[in-house]
Amino acid sequence: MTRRQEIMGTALGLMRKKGYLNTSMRDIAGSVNMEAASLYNHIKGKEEILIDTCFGLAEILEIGIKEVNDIYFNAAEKLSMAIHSHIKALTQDLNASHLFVHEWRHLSDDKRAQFIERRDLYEKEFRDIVILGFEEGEFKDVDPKFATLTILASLNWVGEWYRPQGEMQPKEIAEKLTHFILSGLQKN
Amino acid sequence: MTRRQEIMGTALGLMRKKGYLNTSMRDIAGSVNMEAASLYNHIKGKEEILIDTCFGLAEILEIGIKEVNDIYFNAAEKLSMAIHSHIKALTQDLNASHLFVHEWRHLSDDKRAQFIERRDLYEKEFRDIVILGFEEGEFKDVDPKFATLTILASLNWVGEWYRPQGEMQPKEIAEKLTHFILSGLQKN
DNA sequence: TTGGAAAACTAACGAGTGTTAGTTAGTTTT
DNA sequence: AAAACTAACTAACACTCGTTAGTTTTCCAA
Repeated sequence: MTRRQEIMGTALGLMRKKGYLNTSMRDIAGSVNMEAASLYNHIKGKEEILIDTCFGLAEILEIGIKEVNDIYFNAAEKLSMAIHSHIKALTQDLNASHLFVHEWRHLSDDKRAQFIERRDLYEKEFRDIVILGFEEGEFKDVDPKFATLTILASLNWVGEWYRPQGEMQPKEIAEKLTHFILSGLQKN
Repeated sequence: MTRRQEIMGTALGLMRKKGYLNTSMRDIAGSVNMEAASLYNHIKGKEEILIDTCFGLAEILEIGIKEVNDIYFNAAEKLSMAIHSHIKALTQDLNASHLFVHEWRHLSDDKRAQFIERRDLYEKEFRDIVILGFEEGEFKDVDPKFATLTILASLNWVGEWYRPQGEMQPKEIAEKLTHFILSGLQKN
């Protein structure tokens, strides 16, 4: 592990615990036993941590949804696999996920605009699956935008309560979420 | 409207837009045309804004769920009304909701502990409805904790996309959420 | 008209912020 | 052996932060 990776990893841990704004360069430096100024031999600045993390995870999610669209053809299957891909990416690194879900707001204006654009595109991929399901006659005639936002809210919230040492593992979480989203709480 | 309410309202707006930590007392003061020090004639300090908002909304939600439990007896009805009550409270003041959902982390240690305790109690009220539904034979045999977290995630996320001037109003949102949560996306 | 509270002001404190400059010891490359 | 590179350091800059003390202005009830 390079020194840079060590810094990044430590920083992400601190930022998840205390928040991005509340984590100072001196905090990070202290956690890797160096002075704040020395961090600049490895990273350009504080925002680079946020940028690399947010856009890194964005790319992983984009690759995931593209794969799903390439391989599967019916909406229920696509949705299921998209959920699995999303949950896998988010639970892989909870610290990174926290920045991705909550702290992207603190990106500088232009980076934030880029991030929102990519997030909206990703959202659209999900929405298209919901629409496809309706066109197939498999899904109900719901408002696709509303349904997509509701689904993604459930997915993104997993990062708030998932614990790697807990009893529920990512695959099981994704399965339960898929089932819940497809068929709901009530018996027929 | 008292000066205090004006300050509170302005502060909440800024904090939603820029984040709690990123909103300074000087920002708030500037927005109500006074000096930062003058704010202290009306509020004890910055954290009071966060405390009053988080605990204020917590109380509204608690009253709501208690009312629902007093009036309704079957789980599907209880859940529906709890969702309506929750959405009504959250969409009433989006600025306050933002602090309640996202910024409570920045409460001081003891206040944060109190907040988490009340949030967990509220969560339990929802969970009990899910459990009741299973006992009635109306709901599926889902993991109640998982289901509750997923439901609340969907509800809390509404604050992120709801716009008062938009086409969907709180009551309609609550109805659609209820339907979605109860019966899911897929046709039978 | 006046006394006094309420609400504004100025000035400052002490701490913390991200970042840059300049330097140095140790290692690697030429 | 000389030069270049890496990664650490100390010191400092130029702010911003929440908050307090002390003072002045505003405004309303008596």
